[in-house]
Amino acid sequence: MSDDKKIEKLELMRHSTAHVMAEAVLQLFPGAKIAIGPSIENGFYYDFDLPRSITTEDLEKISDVMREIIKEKKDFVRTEVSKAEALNMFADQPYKLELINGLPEGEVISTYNQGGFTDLCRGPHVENSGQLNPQSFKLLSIAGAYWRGDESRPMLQRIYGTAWTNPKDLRMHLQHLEEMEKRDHRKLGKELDLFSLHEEAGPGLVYWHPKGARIRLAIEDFWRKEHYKNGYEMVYTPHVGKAWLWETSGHLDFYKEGMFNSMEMDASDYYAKPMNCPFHILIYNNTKRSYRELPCRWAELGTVYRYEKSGVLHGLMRVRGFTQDDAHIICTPEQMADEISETLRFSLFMLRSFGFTEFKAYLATKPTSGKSVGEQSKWDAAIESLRAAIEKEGLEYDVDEGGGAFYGPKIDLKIKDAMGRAWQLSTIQFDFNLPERFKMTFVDHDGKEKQPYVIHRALLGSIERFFGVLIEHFGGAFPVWLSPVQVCVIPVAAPFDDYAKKVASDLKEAGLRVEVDLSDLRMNAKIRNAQNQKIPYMLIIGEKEEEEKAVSVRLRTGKQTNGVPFADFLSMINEKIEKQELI
RNA sequence: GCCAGAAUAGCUCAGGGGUAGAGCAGCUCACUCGUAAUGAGCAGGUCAAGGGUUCGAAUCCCUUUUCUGGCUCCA
Repeated sequence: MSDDKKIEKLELMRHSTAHVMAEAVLQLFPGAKIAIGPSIENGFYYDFDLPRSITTEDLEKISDVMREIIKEKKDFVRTEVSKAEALNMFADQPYKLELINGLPEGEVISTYNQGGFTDLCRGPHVENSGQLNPQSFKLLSIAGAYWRGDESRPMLQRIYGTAWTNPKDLRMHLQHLEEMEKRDHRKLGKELDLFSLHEEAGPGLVYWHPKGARIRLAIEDFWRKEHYKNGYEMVYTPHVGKAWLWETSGHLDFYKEGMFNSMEMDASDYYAKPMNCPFHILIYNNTKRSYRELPCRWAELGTVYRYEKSGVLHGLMRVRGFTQDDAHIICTPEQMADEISETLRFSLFMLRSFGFTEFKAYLATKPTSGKSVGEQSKWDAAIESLRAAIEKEGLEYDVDEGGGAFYGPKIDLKIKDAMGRAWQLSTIQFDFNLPERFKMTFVDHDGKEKQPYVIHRALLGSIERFFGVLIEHFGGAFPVWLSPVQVCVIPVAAPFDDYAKKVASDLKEAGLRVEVDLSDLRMNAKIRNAQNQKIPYMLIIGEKEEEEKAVSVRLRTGKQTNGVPFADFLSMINEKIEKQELI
């Protein structure tokens, strides 16, 4: 069977399992109202309106009933009905009635019956519940979900499940979930002492511990070096600005709910910045600009503050204060296409440097409804340049028609991490709003003042989120160029402490991040600790090493090489760091 | 924000109306050890915060805070 066929079959099974679950829930909760139940990645869910909250014990009971239903080997029978018949059939199911009434005129309405349960459903389904395996699904979690995703509508109870063709695949999936739990950046952040959050000091605000800070500095140093290489300049701007700035930029009109409340000083309102753009524009507007100066590429690791709803905060991935690896490119219309193409190339280079190899681009075009700013011709040119850049890089991409912001089209880049999960990191975005609002100009060849293009871009996105993604991608075992501790020197016993200290200080002198374990633990325990800290190199130091001026190298993989001359080790590790090897 | 669950030592967790528990980490002492945990001892707590019920609350109830899983996948 081809991969596509397999996936199709899985989707049928998952969707059908959702129907079986709905039947089971209706058996256990007569009078339950059912909403929708699609197949999703790795499984399915179904939304219910129930008289009481479901508990994890209920999931067991529901699963038992589901297994009974599957064993009865009932046919899934498709029936096409008229709208009137459908309304009649689902008279006591208000959510279904809403769906039926929402269907376009002339649409074929179909139902699927599996014996004790009939659902409004487009299908298709498996032919018989006997094609489902009672041992290869599992109900995973209960969650609240708004009817039709609309927070003004009732909150339903959603049951998530996973389903596979056979028990082995289910087991593998459950193992995969366990592995993801182990790699959770919140867990590893604690275990490796990288960062913390403090509810008493404010949720969603990140504290970088010394080891986390070392990684951040390694990232930032690399980032700055590459930006200078690629023709960027660094700027620094304030963290707060007066209301005038945010009124001019439009943030107070369009983004106020996303901002921290104002603070009053000398009868003026100041706001913490939710974005860096207006500040960069003030720098631009500081003097009259010539076409000869463009493009301006100004980058800043700019820390911004945004009010995120309390329920959406999540470790480092969604926070209220974060540092964008931001830049604004201000250029002439003639330069625009090259700038976009170059920015996309640079973005891919940066992400590949951290070991990401799979990318997908999303091109978001002009909103079809509602307001948008900027002339149509500018939108067209901008979208074309974005598309051309994606195609030049040979990236797979989807077009999100109408998905752009009101102020301009954009490319979002999603990467896949080592666990196969997608994360949106980079974004390259046109802004037709700010040049207008801040009356940005440059003097062109012909002596006339013209409006420049402003391109907003972040490659890593936010340093906090990027760090979270990196932690999970590497499972905490960072490549040596990023490791907070690159080498741990371990004397086998106290008499060799002095030589161990010498080795450590020589490595430190050479610019490496080194620790030496002089505790009175046994060597085995020291190795175990270093191993748990996922330190890439352990140097074991004893009598032989001291005599030979050598080190014994143990990798965190367990591999070891004894009697390596110190100088050889130093040049080997330096080379790996220099090349940013992703071991 | 909304729905559901959770909060006990620095960490991981047990307990559950009647004197607060373990392992690890920490500290002290002994051991001086060759590739994933040496041993003994000591210390560590307003059981998230506030209120209520009770002779008595960490335990039951209410409120608040924070965290977790969701609220994107469209019959």
